[in-house]
Order: sequence, then structure tokens, then C-alpha cells
Amino acid sequence: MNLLLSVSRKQQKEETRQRLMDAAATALASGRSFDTLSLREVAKLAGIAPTSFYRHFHDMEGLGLALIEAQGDSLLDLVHRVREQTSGGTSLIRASVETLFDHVGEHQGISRMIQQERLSPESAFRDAADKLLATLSADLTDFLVWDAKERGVPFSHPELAADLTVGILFTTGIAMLDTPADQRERQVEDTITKLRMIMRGAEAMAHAK
Amino acid sequence: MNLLLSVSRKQQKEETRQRLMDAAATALASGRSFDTLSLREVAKLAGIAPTSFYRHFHDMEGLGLALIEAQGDSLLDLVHRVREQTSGGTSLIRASVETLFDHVGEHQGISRMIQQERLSPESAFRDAADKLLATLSADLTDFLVWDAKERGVPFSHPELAADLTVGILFTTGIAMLDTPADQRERQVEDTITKLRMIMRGAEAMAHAK
DNA sequence: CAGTTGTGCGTACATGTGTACGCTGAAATC
DNA sequence: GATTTCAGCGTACACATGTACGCACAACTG
Repeated sequence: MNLLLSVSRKQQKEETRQRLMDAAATALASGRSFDTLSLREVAKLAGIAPTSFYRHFHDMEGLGLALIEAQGDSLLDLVHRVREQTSGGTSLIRASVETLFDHVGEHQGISRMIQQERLSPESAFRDAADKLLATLSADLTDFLVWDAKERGVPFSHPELAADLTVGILFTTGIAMLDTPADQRERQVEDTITKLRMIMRGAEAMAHAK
Repeated sequence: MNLLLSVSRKQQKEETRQRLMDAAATALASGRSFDTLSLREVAKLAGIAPTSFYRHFHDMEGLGLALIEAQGDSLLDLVHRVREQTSGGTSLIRASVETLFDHVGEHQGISRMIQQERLSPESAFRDAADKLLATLSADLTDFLVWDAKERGVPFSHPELAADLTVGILFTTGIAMLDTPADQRERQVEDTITKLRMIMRGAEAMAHAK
């Protein structure tokens, strides 16, 4: 088996698979909800015959799960990069808000889908979306604990504060996509204030038990 | 025009209209998202012919808007009733959480729909849902301001605190619908802690500007 | 009581859906 | 070079969908 040459076919397949995912993402970005996307429609957008879809995914559900998973990877990366390139205390909040809002803007469709599916009843999508956000939240919890210790400040219920933060960031990030530009700055500032409020609260609760 | 006798026909029509709305609500409650509901399906559930649907709504969108509006009315009522029958300070948080969670539980379908539509791009649904939550939030803002003055406690950014509160209540209320019973109590307590955290933060921010 | 109004129905049609089946042709393997 | 593998296609079918059209027949009106 020649690995170098065998690439070509697998590569081609990978490309079509990616085209399917891109097609779905595009449709989602234009405001459609995932479960109104039809297999035929996505296939047409990707430039393949409807029946060829099955060579890549067993289902539309399969496609959806692939989308969520891909988004998860890209998100964890992003979050870590923000942490590294930002130093001390409060400016981190601002940096996180702005970076995450950008990211949501560039992946409107999938971001929206993930948030919407999180509200759906028990389903594979719901589970995948929950898991994604839980990962981010756990990651942020660790950071909050570390940061509080670093600054010598007591901090109560870091998991809950992290949970709130992640939820707010995504929800408002998505809501902001259709906000007229002249109101955005205000909305960003409000979001930052909200996050500060939470952090302050967590510290206050630690002081006076 | 005889008002007394003319009731019968209007009444009948009102009943069918209500049956349509109930049918949609039932379908939504079983986990379907609104835009996967078909006109035919809803009509069948309501026990009328597909074409008769048009006698009551111009569209599925019309039905959806009616659902959201109806929910808005019932919600404002509920919130006010909670306030009246609850006295002083902290217990109000607990009462609000529990009552609203109950309400969401009894109106799963529409509650879910409203939250999901709030994330959709500009549309009639989105607008209606936003407006509903904004009303609740404004109402809660007034109360927070009044309550803070009452207790002689300074309170920073009450609108933002109200916004956070409303968002959290609905989001977790819906997420909790599919939570196994043995984890619910925990989740309720967590939600209460989150809300306390926010209130504490708002107070802390007012103290040290 | 004659006339109007309007809810509800059945039929019909064009269009979109998921997917089973079998073929093709080029890439991969031996 | 002969053989196998497999991504992609076209055809076909049994549905579901929105909605136009016109009729029925009870409730309402004057």
C-alpha cells in the first residue's frame, strides 16, 4: 500500500465531505434552522447528487454532529490563544468578549445551531452541544480558580460563575449578529459590565459567608 | 345585530382557533421545533381539514405569533402574582425561580420556541420573543430599583441585572425539563446561587465605584 | 321567511422529500 | 496488465407539503 499515492482518493473524499459541511454551514448562516435543511438541498449546494450524500454521512444527523464537533475543536483553541496573549486581570474579560464575539460572527450558522439545540429535548445534538459548553465552562472554572489564587482574592462558586459567563457570551454574541452597528458598542460594554457584575458577586459572596 | 345570539358562531370559531393553537403547542411540547411543524399536521391534530386552517390564520407564521403573544400575557400575570404573594427580600428569589420553572414546565413547547426564536435572525418571531422578554426585564428592573430603595441598599445597573436574571431563568428552566429528577433540586439551588451572585455583584459595584 | 355570510370540506396539482437499486469509470491494489 | 474498490450518478417510488378552487349547509341578517 503506497501511502503517498493513496492520498489522492482519500483527499478527494475528504474535500467533498468538507464541501457538504460548508454547504450546511452556509445555509445555517443565512438563518435557517438545522432541521429545516434537507439532505437534497445540502447535496445540491455541495454540488453532488443527493444519493452521493450517503457516501459521507449516514444521515443529516451525522452531518450535524460533525459540524458541532468541528466547532468544539476550533473553540477550545481560540479560548486558549486568548489567554496566552493576554496578561493580568480585568483586560482579559474585554479580550474574551471581543474575541468570542468575532468568532461567533465568523461561524454564525453553527454557533446559532449549537445554542438552539441546547434547548431541544434529549437528542444527540443536545448532548453534543451541552458537552461542548460544559468543556468550555470547566476550562474557564480552572482559570478563575487559578486567577483568584494568583491575585489572593477569595472567589465563591467558580463553576457557577463560569457557567454564567459562557452562557452569556454565546447568547449575546448570537443576538448581536442582527444588531445594527451603532448599537453594538453599547452592547459590548453592557456585556462586559454584566461579566464584571458576576465576578464581583462571586468575590463578595466569598467574603461574607 | 343581536349580540347575544351572534355569540354562537364566533364562539365556535374561537374554539377551533384555540384547538389549532393547542395542537401546535402539543406538537412543540413533544420536542419539535416550530418550523418543522406543517400546516397539514397541525390541522389534522386540531381535527380540521388542511384548507380550513386559512379561516383562522393566514400562515403558520400567524399561528406562531398568536402563540407567542398568548404566552406573553400569561407570563406577566404570573410574575405579578408572585410578587404580591411574596413578602420581603431574599425569599422572593426562591419563589420566582420555583414559580417560573413550574410555568415553563407547563408550557414547555412555547417556552422553548420563544427561546429558540430569540436566537434566529431578524424575523417576526424574533421580534415578538425579544419584546416579550424585554417587557419582563423592564418590569423586573422597576422592582429591583424599588426594592433596593426600600432596603436602603445601593444597586448598580439594575437593567443589566434584570436582563441577566430573565435570561437565566428561562434558559435553565428549559434545560431542566429533561433533567432527571434527582438532579433537579441541585439545579434549582445552583440557579438561586447564580441569581444571588448577580445581586451581590450589583450591590458591590454600587459601593466601590 | 328569503337572502347573505362564512366555516369547513374534498379534490386536485405542482413541487419537495428520503432513499433503494444498479451502473460507471477512475483510482488503488496485486 | 488484470482485478478490485468505491465516490458519484441517474432513475424511480412512495410519500408529505402548501394552497387554489368550488361546493355544502348551518348560522346569522333584514
